[in-house]
Amino acid sequence: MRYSHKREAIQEIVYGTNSHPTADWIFQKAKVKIPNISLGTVYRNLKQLDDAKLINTIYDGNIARYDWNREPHDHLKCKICGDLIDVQLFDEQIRNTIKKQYKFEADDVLMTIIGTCHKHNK
Amino acid sequence: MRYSHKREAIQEIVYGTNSHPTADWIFQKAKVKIPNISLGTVYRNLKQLDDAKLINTIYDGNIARYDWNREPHDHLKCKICGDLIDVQLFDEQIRNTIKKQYKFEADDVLMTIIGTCHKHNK
DNA sequence: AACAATAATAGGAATTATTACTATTTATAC
DNA sequence: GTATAAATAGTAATAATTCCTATTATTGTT
Repeated sequence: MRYSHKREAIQEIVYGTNSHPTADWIFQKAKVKIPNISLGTVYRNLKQLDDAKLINTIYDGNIARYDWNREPHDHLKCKICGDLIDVQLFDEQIRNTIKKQYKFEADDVLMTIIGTCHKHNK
Repeated sequence: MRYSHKREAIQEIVYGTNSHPTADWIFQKAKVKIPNISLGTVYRNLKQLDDAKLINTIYDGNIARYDWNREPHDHLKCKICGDLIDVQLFDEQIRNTIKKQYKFEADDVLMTIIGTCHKHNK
């Protein structure tokens, strides 16, 4: 993968937020720095960064979001404010269980828990 | 929700498979029985069935699939054959943990584990 | 520093999944 | 049977994403 100014900028944008941004949000941010960047470039580079394991792609319903956090982790999604919160759950235990019980070799545990976050406790 | 012949047929199709079908797959099946059915009708009725808790909607990457199994359960997705296998994991334990650790009230645990299923063991 | 090879890009067209719109049809309560 | 409103077909519209092609930029080699 050859160096590119735009890929570097895209990576910096993803690394600079905890908001699990969408491709379009990243595109809007990128345009501020690089006015002539195109959405296709954003998608292509996000894919390359994902392939190179420099970022992670997660699916929120049916839209892709991007995450600098490459440690195995899960997400809590608040149905009220929409926030996506990083958490560490029992991925290792889950892997072991499904290996024993289902003879299934896990690469990746994708877990999102929908509910109500602490901000909305009554 | 008023009775409809087409909704009944759509529900029967979803109930008649373990393959977690897509809207388009359901549409193709439905056309055999009801040649003039339209894709919009399939989507509208799947949404109504989901709202009425008669089926579940799950997201596989960025496409929706439909599942007659309304018990809380998780999925193993085989990266080789694409199969989606129903499993019961630790949803209850997960709920309790995130409630204590993160004060997050969980409605729904969405878990998909990507990997290699038993059919491809060497 | 110029050159060649080819990866990366802009801009727009194409694709895919899904939702919205509207005139017509159908279920059902009276 | 008739009225009312939900359901539908057929199609247009939308949203997210991928694809295409002529041009531009990076980088290894003179």
